[in-house]
This record gives sequence, C-alpha cells and structure tokens, in this order.
Amino acid sequence: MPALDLSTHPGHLARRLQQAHTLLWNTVVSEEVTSPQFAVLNTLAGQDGLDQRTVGERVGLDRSTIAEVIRRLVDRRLVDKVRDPKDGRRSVLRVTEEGEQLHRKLSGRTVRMNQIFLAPLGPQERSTFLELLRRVSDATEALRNPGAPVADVRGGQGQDQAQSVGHAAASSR
Amino acid sequence: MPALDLSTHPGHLARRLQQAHTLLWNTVVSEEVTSPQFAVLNTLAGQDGLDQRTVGERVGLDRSTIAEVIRRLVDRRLVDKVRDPKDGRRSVLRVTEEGEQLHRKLSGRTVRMNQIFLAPLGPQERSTFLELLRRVSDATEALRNPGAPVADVRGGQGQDQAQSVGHAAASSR
DNA sequence: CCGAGGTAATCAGTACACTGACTATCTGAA
DNA sequence: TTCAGATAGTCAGTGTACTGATTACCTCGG
Repeated sequence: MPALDLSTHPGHLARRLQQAHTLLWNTVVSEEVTSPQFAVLNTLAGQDGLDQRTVGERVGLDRSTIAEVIRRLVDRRLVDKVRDPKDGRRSVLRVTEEGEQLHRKLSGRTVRMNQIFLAPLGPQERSTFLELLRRVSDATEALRNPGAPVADVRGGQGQDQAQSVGHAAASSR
Repeated sequence: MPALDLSTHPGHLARRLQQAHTLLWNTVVSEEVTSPQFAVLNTLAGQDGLDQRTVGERVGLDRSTIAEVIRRLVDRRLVDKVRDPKDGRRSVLRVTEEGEQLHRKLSGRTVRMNQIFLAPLGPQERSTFLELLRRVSDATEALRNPGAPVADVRGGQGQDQAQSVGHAAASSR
C-alpha cells in the first residue's frame, strides 16, 4: 500500500490552514487574546446579555469549550458573568468597559490580518475562497443537527465566478 | 463599534472547517485513530526509519506535538520507536505490522471521506478549493522560516478556472 | 582531548475542542 | 402539586498545538 499524498486531502489542508492562521494571529493581532476569545468578545459586543450556550452556538463552540474560553475572559476582566435571577441555570454575560476597548483595538487589526492572510490570492479568488469555505463547513455542520435551518448556503456576496453549481452527488461510492 | 461579521473572516472559517472535518473523520474513518495520527502512519508507511523531527516536519507538527502523537501510536503498538545506535539523540521510527494493516484499512476510508467532505462542491470547485487552501497555507508557512524552498506553489493539478493570478499586493492597509 | 555550539527529544505550562457523566434548575403535564 | 423530562453549566478525561526551558548527545575547532 503506497502512502497517500496528503496535500490533496482537504482535511489535512484544513488543519494546516488553521495552524497558519493561528501563527499569523499571534504576530499580527494579539498574543494576549486568541481568535476564539475575540470571537466571543465580538459576539457580546454586538449583543449583551446572552448566555454561554447561545454565545457558543454563534461562534461554533460546544458547551465545554465555551465554558473554558469564557472563564479566561472573566479572569481577565474582559467579560462579566452573573447568574440570571429569572433562571438559575443560566449565566448572563456582558462585556466590561475594558473588554470593549480591547475589542475596538483588535477589530482594526483583524481586518488587516485578513488582508495579509488572503494576500496570496487575487480579488476574485478571495471571495471564491470564502464562499467555498462556508459551503463546505455549513454542509458538514448540517449533518450534526439535521433539522436546523441552514440559512441560505448561497449567501450574500455572490459576484464570483465559481458558479458551476448543481451536481455533487455525495454518493459514498 | 459594531460587531464584525465573522463569516467573512477566513480565520474563523478555517477553524469551523477543521471542526467539521474532525466531526466527519470520527464518523466516517475512525474513532480510534485521529487524522494527525493517520498522517504520521501514512508518512511512515511511505518511508520507514525516519526520526520524529522529520516526520513532524512532513505532516506539519512541531517537536512537542509530534512527540505526543507518536507516544500514543507507540502505546498502541502501531509504531516502533528505537534509539538510533549511530546517533543517540535520534529515535528511529518504524510502522509495525499492525500499524500497516490499519493504515491499509483506513486509506480507503479517507478517500471516501474526502468525497463526502467535498460533496457540496462541483468538480471544478473541488480542485479550486484544494489549490486555494494550499496557496494560503503555504504562503503563511513561508513566513515562519523565510529561507525554505516553497516547492512550487502552483503545483501539480492546475486544470481549474481560478486562474486570475498575478496581483495580491499584501499591503497592510 | 576538550569544550563550544548545534541538534533531537523531553518537560512544563497554556489553550482550544470534543465526549460522556453529573448537578442544579426550570417547565409542563398528570 | 409533584415529578418526569428538558435545559444550562460543570467536571473528568482525551487529544491536538504551541512556546520556552532543559537534557542528552553529537561535532568540530583548537
């Protein structure tokens, strides 16, 4: 059995892509706050008063992981966490003033980072890339909870050229 | 400061893509062996007698992580690890008979998994997707050790249509 | 032959990411 | 009203993935 060429395996490339992103994040955006932590901060900056589960759902983290991430944010006083008096199971989350400042500062840097990250691609390719990433991720995500609305896979910005859709046939052979 | 839309951030999508892949791997390929573990097995199946550092380099893992992964493979008797008598610093790695059998069994499944993973995309899009993943990962990887040969970014299979290359201008603003 | 510098591996510490088990709390139906 | 089921969160365990420090070993110049 000859060894497979992993450079044609999307899973392997996905892992490498994420490693590359983490590396870039640490140098360009922040060494203090990680990308998932920023995602949580960003979600709460948009809407205060959510509970862990909801935030986790929005940024794509399960209950255990989101608990860890939020614990760190609370430790660093970037997020406040108080028991919901209306429902003793839930914790209500809120960004602190400090957290909001940090979010503002890092928001600009993340935009710059995205440019650097996608620099090897042309303008057309960039939007294609994002769309393909979204389609593949969403499709697999849909397997997890097969009743949820997928919120229009062919979403917003569709001025790309990779329009040869209408095929696929998953057919596991 | 309004919240950013993370669905346009490649880093966020990269993380979600990897999560999706891990989920699929566990259901389609194996719950016993992870994708990085298979990558190591696959590398060793292609060429016996490498040391940790080299294997790590090929599959894209740093020395600490590759040590962990290999420890698990050795624990499960899928890989043998012996001190190099010629050079007491190195450990020479070799796939066991059992590891080779497992590699054979899983190789077929990974191919099938790739098809399922990329099912949402058309044939053209699939090769485009792989190429873009490779280009972005390789470019960032190149920042890490700026003297290494990048081994031809425009690699093998280039029959796709995302050919508007020749641009980019990273320009952090 | 000896020590300085380089290299392979390990170790400690941090941070996602997931599963499965468990606790506390809430809600609705009998 | 009471308790069965659902839900939010925690905890334990496993597995990447990284940095920085340390250890063991090799090599080569003097």
